[in-house]
Amino acid sequence: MQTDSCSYNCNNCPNCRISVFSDLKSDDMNLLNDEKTIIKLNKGQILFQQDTRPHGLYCIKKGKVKVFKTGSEGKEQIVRLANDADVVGYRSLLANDNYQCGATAIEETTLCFVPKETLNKLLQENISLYKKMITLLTEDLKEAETKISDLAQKPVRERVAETLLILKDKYGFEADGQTLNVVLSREEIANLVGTATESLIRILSDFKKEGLIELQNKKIKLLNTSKIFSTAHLYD
Amino acid sequence: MQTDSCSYNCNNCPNCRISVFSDLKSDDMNLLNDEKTIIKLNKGQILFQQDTRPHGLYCIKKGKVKVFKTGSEGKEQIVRLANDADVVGYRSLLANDNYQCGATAIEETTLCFVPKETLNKLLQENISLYKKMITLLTEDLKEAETKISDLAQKPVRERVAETLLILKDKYGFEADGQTLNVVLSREEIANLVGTATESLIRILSDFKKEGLIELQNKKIKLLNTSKIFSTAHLYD
DNA sequence: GTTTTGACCTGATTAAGGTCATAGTTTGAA
DNA sequence: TTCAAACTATGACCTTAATCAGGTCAAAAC
Repeated sequence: MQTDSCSYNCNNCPNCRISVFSDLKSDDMNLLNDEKTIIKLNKGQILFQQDTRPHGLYCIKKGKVKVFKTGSEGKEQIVRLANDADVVGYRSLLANDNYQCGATAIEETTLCFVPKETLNKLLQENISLYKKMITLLTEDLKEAETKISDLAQKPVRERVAETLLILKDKYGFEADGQTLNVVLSREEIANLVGTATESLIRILSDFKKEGLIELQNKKIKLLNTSKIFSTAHLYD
Repeated sequence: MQTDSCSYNCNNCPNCRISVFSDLKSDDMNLLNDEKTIIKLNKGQILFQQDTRPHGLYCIKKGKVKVFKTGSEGKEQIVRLANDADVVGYRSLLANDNYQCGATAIEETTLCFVPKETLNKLLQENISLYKKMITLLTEDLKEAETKISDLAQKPVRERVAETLLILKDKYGFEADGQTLNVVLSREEIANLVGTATESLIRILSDFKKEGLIELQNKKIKLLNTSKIFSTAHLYD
């Protein structure tokens, strides 16, 4: 984990305009800028590990991160994905808990580490920051509850379709307007869906036969989004 | 839904000493007391329905409530249970969303309705109330993420054992120190576990044969908590 | 007091999806 | 450029748990 003190200025960071820190006034922005640290992760590098103690939160400048719980048999369940301008590791920090999940970069990622003390200083002065945190939490909780009900009620095929749409919403398409702009292994997608890798592969190849998607190594092209949508049975 | 303006005073309410409103100063407590409404629900009565608009939050004075999502085929997935002093319906309110879940009393329940406007007034003056809300949200999110990983990775049998322990933690025992102090139908327990009613019944009767529990109509007695715990594989 | 209703339980069957084994591909490091 | 390691894919098999059907029981309604 390379750390590199302050080669970037938060005041110029486009993410800070939209992230949880968007409403900070100039003084506070400078504080944030002074006390943050820049971290660079290569693909596969660990950001933080489950059951360890948080010392701050991470704001993604550029890159992609998976947040996952490791279960009994060492199998990972991905509970969230993060993209540019997303904040990770804040739940455990706010709760004063150990991390319930681990986090790993799924591609080369640059992020800012904001120490706990800095965040607390900022929170003291900014009720708007509390509101932003609450917004993050309510969004995550909503998604989590949807996921619970899907896992309990939907068959794997529907969950795979839904996952493809979630990936689309989270990371968007490449320039061609069809290829998902994220690279995950089959195992990782399976861990997101909550199924066995083989089952996921089978269903992806079904989708391919049915003309819903096209596969080129790890790249997935969505050919018929509306049909994928109806396969996911999102509004029954 | 009977409403009954102000037969109770928040200042004397033992729950307000431990609930999310515990840190309010006297003025604010009076405001809360003046603007709240008392609601009484019989077993099975609806507190709020999925996809409707929230107008406030509910603080349980005495009783038990289930919070659930209704899926495709009308099957309920219970996502949370609430007990005395718990607050329900606050996520959607804070997020300015429609309710993602419905809520229904599982026994006779008395609760206070706190209108949105009152809550907003209180929030403006009390940063500690923001902190309390954040605490609630982080707790719920933690539980939700655990549930996601359990649903994806654990077999039904383990989840049933775990659910019995969750019920114990949430509602405790009756005077005998063994009987779960909550009455749920088999279907409701199944909706909590995320399985079919028949599967739940079979596993309960397995547990009975194995001497883990005793069943007397809807009452469930935990005979061997530590063996139930190991059956749940909580720390593998 | 009988009927009805609804919840609980059990057995048989089946479908979904997990596991195992193996072969083919891709990838990246030497 | 090559080769090993890691990932992807597919077939065969097996386990789990869902579904279906039928039966018991107790309480409520008539």
